[in-house]
Amino acid sequence: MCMRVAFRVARTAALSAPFGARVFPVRSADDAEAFSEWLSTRTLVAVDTEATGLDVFCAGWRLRLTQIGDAGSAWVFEAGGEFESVRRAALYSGVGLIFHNAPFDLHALGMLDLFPFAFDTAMMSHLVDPSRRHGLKGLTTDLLGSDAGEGEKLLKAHFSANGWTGGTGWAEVDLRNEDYVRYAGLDAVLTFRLFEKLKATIEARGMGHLLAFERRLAHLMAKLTDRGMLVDKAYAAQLGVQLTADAQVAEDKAAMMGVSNPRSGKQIREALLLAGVKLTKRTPTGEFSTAEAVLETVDHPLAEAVLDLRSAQKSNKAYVAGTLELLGVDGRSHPWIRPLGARTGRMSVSKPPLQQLPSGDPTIRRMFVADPGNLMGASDYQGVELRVLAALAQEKVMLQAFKDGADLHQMTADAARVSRKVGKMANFLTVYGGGPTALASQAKISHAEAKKALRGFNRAYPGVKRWSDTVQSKAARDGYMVTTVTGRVLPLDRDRIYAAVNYLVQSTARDILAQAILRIEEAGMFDNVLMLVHDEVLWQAPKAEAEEFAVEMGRIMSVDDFYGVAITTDSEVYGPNWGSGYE
DNA sequence: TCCGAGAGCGCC
DNA sequence: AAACGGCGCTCACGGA
Repeated sequence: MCMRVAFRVARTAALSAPFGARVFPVRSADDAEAFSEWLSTRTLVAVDTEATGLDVFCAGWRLRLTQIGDAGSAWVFEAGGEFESVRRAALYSGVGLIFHNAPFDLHALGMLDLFPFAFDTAMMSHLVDPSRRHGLKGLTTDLLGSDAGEGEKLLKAHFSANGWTGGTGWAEVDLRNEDYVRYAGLDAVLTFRLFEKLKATIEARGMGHLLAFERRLAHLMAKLTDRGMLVDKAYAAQLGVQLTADAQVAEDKAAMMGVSNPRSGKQIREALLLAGVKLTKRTPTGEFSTAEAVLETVDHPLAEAVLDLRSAQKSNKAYVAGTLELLGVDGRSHPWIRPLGARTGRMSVSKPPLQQLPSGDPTIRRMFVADPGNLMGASDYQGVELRVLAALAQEKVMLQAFKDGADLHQMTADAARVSRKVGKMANFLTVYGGGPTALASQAKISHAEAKKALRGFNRAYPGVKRWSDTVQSKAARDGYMVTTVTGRVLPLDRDRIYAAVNYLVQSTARDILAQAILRIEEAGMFDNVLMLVHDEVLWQAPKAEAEEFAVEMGRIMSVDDFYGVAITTDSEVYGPNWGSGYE
């Protein structure tokens, strides 16, 4: 009997959280035993983690809490605590695991091998409504009607009361602070509730196959993040010094012209107007624009200095410093990949933004090098979006042209009686939903000429406009949404129905690459993949096999017959670094 | 001091 | 008839 009493007393007091959630810290053997009892009756649990910050791969980053819960309660484990083995065994017990942003938590836990057991409510939210914001707080408010922001507000107040910011508080707050533990536990509970809601919608809509597909893809993308890319640190540091100097030169020039901060649009506008420069183009808020397209037409040394500064600054801060500051303790860059980053389903890459490195010169890309003994290379689709457009529209002339291996840009140019360059722009703009105004400004031709060119396009490929009109009117009838051939539902902004064509093309092209990635894995070639850039796979292979690998990669990615169009690839061995492909 | 919208710009 | 799509990052600026 005495033992029983001691048993009870050793339980840590539960915390009450908003929305009827109960939070149980696991700090004693009895807590752990109660947890295990609870777990033994579950087949599915929600899991969340708290850490010192978001940069999992950087020195000093630490996991702090792991929360495991269901619709009513959450159990909170302290990192480095006595019961880590209990937590670990629980996660590996075979139960289904629900995360909100699984890639972050599974990286934080160092348990990527649990991906096959993982569901992700952020991923599910994207499948249900890609245009929604997928943050836990916003989703909870939208779907569950409970404003989950309250707990975070309390915590942020606690942070600032202690002199911490939103950035530092997560590392500083006491592991046993009640608001912290309550907030942490609540997130797991809300994630569980979200899952139930989203799962029902996905099942009702018959989107289970897409969910299964995305779960496989997400696992592979997490492996890419984990693999990362080797960085030539010495080269990068030296490049940073050079770019800093370049920026300083431009800044000094601007200063001599009386502009103390050439990063300020306000100062640039005022100085140029004062110098008698006529500015006409305006931004949406009505101010004179100082964008590159404007400044390159301005005959004034200040314009040149500003553009030089912007260019050096961008490369230096966003790419070089951005890469070095986020470098992992292993000397590698570990970019975050969001497999469903865009509302069209396109992937996005951040920290660092490897899909946006300058392609006009190799200096930035040269920071990223192949592993010893390997060469880098890339395989990309040849004009995939135009091919997808032809396929979806079943445009006869385009279909035949692709079969014949004709030059589509030249064909458009011939039909519209413009240069190949303008013909190419017209092709792209059609994919983007652009009109004559856009073509005129981009091609630097008159509005009348642009109209004529687009009329030429429509004459040459009548099926495109026919399909576009059909898609748009159907989209309006269907409640402003379109469905891709892969079953993705894409909502449209009602004042931009014309974007339907682009959404369908972009989303379909994304799925063509995504499906290729799964084929690459099945072929046993995924371990060589380093990065994806929308229509391109960047890879590395041992020197002696690189050429052969390039051919095989191109073959696996190719699609022989996509609704009547071949989706062809171009494969190239770059060299020892990413930049060697851009020299 | 912090936060967020806006402008600008890099990519496909 | 006309309608340029999708991201991530940095900085300046203004309001809380």
